[in-house]
Amino acid sequence: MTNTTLKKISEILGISVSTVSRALKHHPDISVKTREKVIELARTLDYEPNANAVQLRTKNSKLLGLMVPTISNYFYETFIAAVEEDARKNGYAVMILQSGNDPLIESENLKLFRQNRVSGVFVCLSSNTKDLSSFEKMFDLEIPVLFFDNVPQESGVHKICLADEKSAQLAAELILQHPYQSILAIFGNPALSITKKREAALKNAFQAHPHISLLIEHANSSEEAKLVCHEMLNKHLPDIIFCMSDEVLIGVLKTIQEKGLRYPDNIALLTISNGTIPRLFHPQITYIETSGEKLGKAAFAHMLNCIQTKTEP
Amino acid sequence: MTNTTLKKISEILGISVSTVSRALKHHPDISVKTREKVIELARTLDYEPNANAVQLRTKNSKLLGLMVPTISNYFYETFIAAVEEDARKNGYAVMILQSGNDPLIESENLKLFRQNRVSGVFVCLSSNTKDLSSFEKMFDLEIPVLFFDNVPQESGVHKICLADEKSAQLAAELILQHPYQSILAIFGNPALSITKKREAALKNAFQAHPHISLLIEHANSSEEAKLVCHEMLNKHLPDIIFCMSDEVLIGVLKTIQEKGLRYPDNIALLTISNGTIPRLFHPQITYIETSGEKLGKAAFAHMLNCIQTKTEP
DNA sequence: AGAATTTCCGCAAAGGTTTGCTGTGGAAAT
DNA sequence: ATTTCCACAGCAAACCTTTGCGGAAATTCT
Repeated sequence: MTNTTLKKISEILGISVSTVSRALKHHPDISVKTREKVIELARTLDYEPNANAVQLRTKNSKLLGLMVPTISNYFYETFIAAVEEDARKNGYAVMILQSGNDPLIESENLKLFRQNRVSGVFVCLSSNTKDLSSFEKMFDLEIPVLFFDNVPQESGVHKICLADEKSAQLAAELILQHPYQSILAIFGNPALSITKKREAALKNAFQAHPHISLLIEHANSSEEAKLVCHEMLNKHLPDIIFCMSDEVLIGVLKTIQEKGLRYPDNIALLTISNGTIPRLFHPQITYIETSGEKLGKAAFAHMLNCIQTKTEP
Repeated sequence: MTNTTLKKISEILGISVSTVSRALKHHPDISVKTREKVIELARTLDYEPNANAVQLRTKNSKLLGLMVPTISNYFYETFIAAVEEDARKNGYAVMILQSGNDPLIESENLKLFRQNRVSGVFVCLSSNTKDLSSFEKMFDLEIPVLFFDNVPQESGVHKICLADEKSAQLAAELILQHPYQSILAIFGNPALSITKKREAALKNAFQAHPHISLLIEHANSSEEAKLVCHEMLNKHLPDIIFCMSDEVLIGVLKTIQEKGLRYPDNIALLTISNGTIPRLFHPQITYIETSGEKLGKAAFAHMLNCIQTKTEP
């Protein structure tokens, strides 16, 4: 009914609160006999420390913050799942918030994080965020902020991202292994760091092959990708379409199906993805794997490092 | 740098901590003049209450717990997103944990919730959980527990679920509008409440139509669904396949595509879904909509109600 | 046996808020 | 000129833990 506290235990046992506290954490000052009595009673009473009191006193919480534009995203899901899992294993809990790509909400969410005294946050920037001013306070408070996926340009902040260049480069190499002559590449929102990197890497890879025609387009959503793709296909049928992400892929796929085209017979497809979506379709779609899971695990490990020491990559 | 507290404000203004506290919450005991001075300073110093201290004192936190088997699920995502959004609007934050369908982790997670003093939790039971013993402590502590999606049989607990019967019934009606004679219905894990309800409702709807052959199968995953579907199709080609969920649908789709069948020409498909997956495919798949979003909103509203008063449906 | 350690435990403060109660000064009522 | 009352603000306790310090008893060493 009412919670068991150190005080309650101490009263039952006729010893002081501090002794109980120390006994529970195997402090050497406490005799084995006392310690066992305490631990025994604590177990039967099902004592659970009041995290608020602990945090208030020690100033280090077992809470992490995580913010993404939206949870419902093929990539974030797995990232979140991985972070959450590792966090739990280390006694941490994760507070998840969504920015909805609104810088205002983003800033409010940071406030929520601060108020709940998280000891670190993972952030995938909203695509509309132009500056990091709302993050200043986090830095001031020395709360580690780890950016992922869509990261800021600035240096001096912790960021962890996929090998974006690498994956685009890999895609290019894969394409070059085939005799494709014309490529349509559709990227996402050009303001995102992830878009820039992938685009630059792809362009770069094809500079040594001027005989291959490379058409680059952008689309902010699946819908847009569908339209863009429609338009492009009306003009000219490329050998292969490269999609920067699942979002783009979905739009492209619809267009292809609507037009009655068949992949990989009429047209080839290549995407960068964690695999969930490509695997849904039957002639499975070739994809360069970017594992949200691995990234999540890496992110958590780095975060732990940041919390315990101070690092700067 | 260092956090601003009530004490700091009180020292600067030369007044007591309690006055500051009251001023900040517009307590009538405080004169307008003082109040404005305080609020002004609080703003410039960017005061943010220490949630831990507040919760420690008031025993009511602005934290909610939410546990699902896994976040990466087409349905949970939208549910979570909706709950999170409404929660944020009401000043609540959501702590999300995954049970991985492991009752042990489930119980540990509940402990984490308790330690963090959440003021309510949303739970989608793991499919392996056989009894609610680990939830007893929540009830003892009078922490509202709101089950959703996969809910326990027991009564006397708060549960909110989709109109499972209704949606299956709707599916049946839709099928009956067409001259389909043989139906293959594939359901999920038969231990889940959601499966039972949908299955019962579907069976029931077809009892009045004994001339229609209704074949029922179960599958625990997409892979299984794929295999089951393969097997069944080898024996006999039904007019329509009804899928209980996206999971099942995905498996079925693969089988259909592998066998070179085309829907809706060769075979009809019907699923219950929130629409995300069905919309991915080109001949869009017909689905009975179950909105994770609406459910999420409803769940949060009910939770708020539970927290403020005591209810029992 | 007396001194020097060691062992074990309690006191009290601190962390930031909230809140019941007390206390002050001044205005209004008698 | 008393008494009454109200508006305003401070005191102090409480929420639960952690931890530096000090002290009593028990142990070991001369």
